[in-house]
Amino acid sequence: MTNADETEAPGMPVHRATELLRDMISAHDEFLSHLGRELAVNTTDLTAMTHLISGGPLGATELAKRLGMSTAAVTTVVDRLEAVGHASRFQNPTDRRAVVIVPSAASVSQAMGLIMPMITGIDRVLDEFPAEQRGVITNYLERVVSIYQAQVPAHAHGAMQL
Amino acid sequence: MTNADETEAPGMPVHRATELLRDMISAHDEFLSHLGRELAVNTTDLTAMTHLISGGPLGATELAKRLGMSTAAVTTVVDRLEAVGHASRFQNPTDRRAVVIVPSAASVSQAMGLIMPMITGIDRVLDEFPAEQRGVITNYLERVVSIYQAQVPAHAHGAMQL
DNA sequence: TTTATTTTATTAGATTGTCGAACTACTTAT
DNA sequence: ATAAGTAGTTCGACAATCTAATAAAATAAA
Repeated sequence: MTNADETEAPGMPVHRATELLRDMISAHDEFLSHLGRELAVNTTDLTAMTHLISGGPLGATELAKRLGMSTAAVTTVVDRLEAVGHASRFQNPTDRRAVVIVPSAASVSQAMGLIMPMITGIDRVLDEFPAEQRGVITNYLERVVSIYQAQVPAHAHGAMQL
Repeated sequence: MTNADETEAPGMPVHRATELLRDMISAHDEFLSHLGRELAVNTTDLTAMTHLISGGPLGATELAKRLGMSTAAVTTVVDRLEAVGHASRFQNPTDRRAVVIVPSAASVSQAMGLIMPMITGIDRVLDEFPAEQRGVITNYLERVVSIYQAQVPAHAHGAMQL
């Protein structure tokens, strides 16, 4: 919009750290795809599982909201998860229309077994740095996130959570 | 009806910077989805455009390789991009079987107009830090990327590039 | 309380995006 | 010159999503 001719692709010279941010994002994507492969589920179903794992048992409508899709689609998501034993439907005791979707213990621990080493590994990196350097890192990330948020018009759905 | 605040990630307390990494990734996902909305293309087609923009005009087979999909699927990707004027097919002068897919100038500058402010904005954050702090940040990200790469069995496709 | 409205989840039918296999046109190797 | 390989398309099938139309239950209104 604003700027005139820019024929230089995303590849104009940037700080090394900026490149690393891009590398990190693509490494993250590969991690998610690895996770999906391990659990034998597609992207959507993997995202559903992470919501079920971190958000506790959920109803179909709530899950639909979090996945940014219709409840009809969620019905099939849960069908698929049930089919491979990753989750089950239970009746909601306080609302007989509603369903409670519960991730299976085995699947939760399988997923956690893959996710936790990654998270703790990344978290421990910070322990390699003295406190005041950690502060610098935190400030930097804080600023980066705020830049992202400033550029994106703040609505819209559709992202992959971890 | 709507939940109170459920911002509990899988697991235990982590450094603030680790949380910010997660926030950044999800902000990035939203940015991509914003981009797709603006250019009126789906995720795959957006990814194709970024490859065409940053990788120069490509053949269908090469594009298929970069997108991690069949050449048959790429045929339809390019059909869609052509339909909305984001790209055109040309004949490869040195191989009469082959096609050269060229992104339209208007679409390139539209995309760049959205992408460049983000990239430069993020890159400029580093200018707010003195050189030795930039070094700390770079080291940190280097370590994080290496953790990611260590955890993922290093094959497989399927990620969104920017 | 009976009726009307809203909410929850499912099913049905249409659409989109992908795949693999078959095919055409061309290129490269023998 | 013939055989083999490569580039891209078309075709038929399938998976994942959507919207619209239910059915059943909860909630609000009368």
